[in-house]
Formats: sequence, C-alpha cells, structure tokens
Amino acid sequence: MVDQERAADVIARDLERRIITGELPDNSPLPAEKDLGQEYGASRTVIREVITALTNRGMLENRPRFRPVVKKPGFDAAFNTVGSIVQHLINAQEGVETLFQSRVFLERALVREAAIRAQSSDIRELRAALQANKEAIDSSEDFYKTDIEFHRVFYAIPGNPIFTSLHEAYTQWLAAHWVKMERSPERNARNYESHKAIFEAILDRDADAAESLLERHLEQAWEQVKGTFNV
Amino acid sequence: MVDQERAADVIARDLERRIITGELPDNSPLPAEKDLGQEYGASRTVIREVITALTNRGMLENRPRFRPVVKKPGFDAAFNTVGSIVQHLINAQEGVETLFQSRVFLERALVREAAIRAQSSDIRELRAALQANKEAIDSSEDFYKTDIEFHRVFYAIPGNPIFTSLHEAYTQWLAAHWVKMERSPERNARNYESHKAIFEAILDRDADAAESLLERHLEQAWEQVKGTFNV
DNA sequence: TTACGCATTTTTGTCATACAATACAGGATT
DNA sequence: AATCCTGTATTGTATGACAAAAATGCGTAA
Repeated sequence: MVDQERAADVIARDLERRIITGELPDNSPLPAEKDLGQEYGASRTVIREVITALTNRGMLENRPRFRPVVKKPGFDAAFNTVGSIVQHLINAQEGVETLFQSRVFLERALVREAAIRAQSSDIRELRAALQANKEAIDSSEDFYKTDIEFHRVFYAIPGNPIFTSLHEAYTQWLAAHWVKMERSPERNARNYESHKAIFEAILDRDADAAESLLERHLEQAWEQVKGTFNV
Repeated sequence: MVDQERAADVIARDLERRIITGELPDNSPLPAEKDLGQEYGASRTVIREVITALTNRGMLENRPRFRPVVKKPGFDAAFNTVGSIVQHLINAQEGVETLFQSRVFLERALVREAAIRAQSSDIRELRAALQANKEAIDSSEDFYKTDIEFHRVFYAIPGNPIFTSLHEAYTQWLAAHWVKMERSPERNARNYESHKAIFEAILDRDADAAESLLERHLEQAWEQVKGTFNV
C-alpha cells in the first residue's frame, strides 16, 4: 500500500527541477499563483502549498505580499533552512555549548591545516585580517567584525565552500550570545594578542602550537559567553 | 517598514513553541486541522500552510491522509531538512566531491582526536567494530554496514551529538554513490586492512600516523566512487 | 527625455463552502 | 480475541469571494 502522493508534492518536485536546471533563473520572481495553477492544472490551494513548501526548503524567498523569488540553493541555503531548528536547540545552555564545542573542534582542525598547508596568499589574508583587528581594538563594534573576519579566513583556506557557509552559520547562530559579551579595549587587546600568537605559530608552521593556542583562545571566549547565562 | 506577518507565520511560531516545550508531546499526532483552526481562530487554509511549513522544517512528519506526527527536533532533524537541498547539490560531480572532501577533513580531525584522547571504552568499541568488519568480509551487504559502523565510532568519541548526527547525514547523502561501488571480498579485505592499520595507530597513540592512514583510506574509497561517474 | 504621482489592474492573504477518498472508531460476527 | 462492516471524522483538492497590498500604465511636471 504505497502512500499516494499529494498533487502538491508532484508539482513541488517539478518546480525544484526547474529551479535547479535554471529554467527558472536564480533571483527571478516566480510566476503568479494563478498562472502556475493553470500550467499544472491545479487549484491555487495546491500551488500555495507548493510555494510554502519550497520556501521552507530554501528554494524560494517569500516576503508577504511580494512575489516569491527563486533561489538556486547552495550550501549556504542549506544551513539557512536549519536555522530555525538550531535557534530552538541552542536556547538551553547545553545546546549552545554543544554547538560551540563543535565549532572549537572544527576550527582546531582548520588552524592545524592552515599551519601545515597555508599558501602565501592565505598568509597575506591572515596578516591583513590581523592588522584590521589591531586597528579596531578601541572600537567595540568594529572589533567584533574584524574578530569574525580573522576566524573566517581559516574557514576559507581549505577552499571548500561548505566551510565558508558553515562559518556564516556559526557566527549567525552564536551571534545572539556573542554580542552580550563584555567588550573593552583591554579585552580586545588580549584577543588581538591571541590572534597574533596563532598567526605566528602558523608562520612557524607549528601545527601543534597553533592548534593549542586556538583552543585556549576559544575556551577563553567561551568562559566569557558562559558568563552571560547566569545573569 | 516592517513586513507584516502572515497569520500562518504567527501560528507556526506558536506551534513550534508548543512542540519544543513538550506541550505537544514528541511522536503524538497533531490535532485535527479543524480544531487547530478553531483554537487559533483561523481558517483551515491557514492551518494547512502552517502544517506544510513545520513539516518542511522537520518538526512534523506528514504522510498523506494521516495525521501529522509531532517530532521534537534535534540536531539530526536539522540535517534531515538540509537533505533535499544537498541531494540536488551533489548531483553534479563537483558537488559530491565537495561534500566528500569536507567529510575527509572532518574525519581526519576525528581520528586524530581518537588517537590522542580515546578512552578504553572507545577502544573497545573500535575493536568490536573492527572485528565485525573482519567477519563480514565475504558478505557484500554486511560489509557495507560494518564499514559504516567502524567510521561511526570516530564520530561518537568526542561525545558531541552534532557529530553523530553528521555521520548519519553523510552516510545518507553519499549512500547513492557508495552503493554503486564495486564490492568484492578482495576489496573488502583491503578495506579491513586499512581499518586495522588505523586502529593500531590509535592504539599506539600516533595521531599523525592515524590521520594519514585515514586520509589514504578515504582517498582510495573516493577513487572508486569517482569511477562510478564516468560510466 | 526622465521622474514623479495617481488611477487602474493584478496578485496575494484569508475565508467559507463543497465533495470525494480515505482513515478511524465502534459494533456485529465469527 | 480476531475479523469484518458500517457510519463518521478528517484530509486533499477545488471554487468562489473579498480586502489589502503591489505592480502597471499613463499623464504631467521638471
């Protein structure tokens, strides 16, 4: 006894196909519900269901009362759709900690990789990010940005788009907790020093040192974030 | 100029909350559309949209004509919702390769971690998995399972549920390509030997060796998978 | 020409209603 | 108790309606 499919599922599959193949171009608006209905011989009711389904899968972007916009999915879209779930999961301290620890784990590996395989262009990027970091020590908002940017470089080095998307996702998911962190020029300076130490370990091609420096750096950050829970 | 929300979005948020808090228990059926409609003062149309939305976010499981079933989301649910996107992304060879490389990267880090920090219970699990692996060399189906199981142990060692969910996700996403791989007792034996070598490096607490053995092991697997593209 | 403002037309969000097909629950039958 | 039968409840889908907002087209001003 096979579950018979809903009309909406069939149409959704076909629309997905059309989006993937580019027949419906990225960033273009979807045809009107009425037209889609005619094309597929279905009622607006069904088309509407299709649209909400694809919206939640990240293949359409749908502001109320505007035409849905086609989004050809990339790995970043994938992580975006997860967003709402993760948001719920990290409401408990345990959730944030789990997420943060996974980040620490991955980033340790990324830093190690950087120490071993970073090319001169990567080094340049790191140096630039570090410099920007230094210059922003006295500006609490800017420092946050340059801080993130410095870490982002590590996610970019392997050249795998999944990691860059993942960095986006991590920073978004953890942002809420991060911004609550106390900021001060002194703290910023200490963070900058950590970054600098990591950078130098990478220049020395000392993977073990780089990794453990990063670990310590993130653990310190975590201690601060954790403080924001028990307020 | 705030986008005014749709009724469906408001109700969806509230239902999410009720699912998270357990007011709607995990695995229980959702109330009938009509009843939800009455409770929220909305038409069936709207309730229906809410249901498709939550279904696509992985908080409901919805077989046609049956009551949707509440699924309290965990990190595994998160990866499941990503599934449909990833499926599309990996249709091109480039996509699979990207995904596979990310797996290699993560798993290298996991193996290194195992070599450094594995506890006796972890070692026992590895040994058991390896043993099962050996016994399945002559059975093409079973070997596949024990193969996966051996790798799974590494994802479990850090004790972070994100990694175990991620292992599930990887194996599901890559399964389609994996099963096409040629299987033979000889190949199985070779894979077993690779596993054994990795295990022994871990026993020796030799992280570098374990990592590079794993890398080689996975690269070999990749060569085989890659072969299935140009057929 | 370009830019802006306004009136007209579409389109979306929501509701109500309808009906066929299917699942479900309760009773009758074995 | 297990099985079948039947009536009811529920889902999937269609149609029509309407208000509110967006898109469109057009005429006028800069």
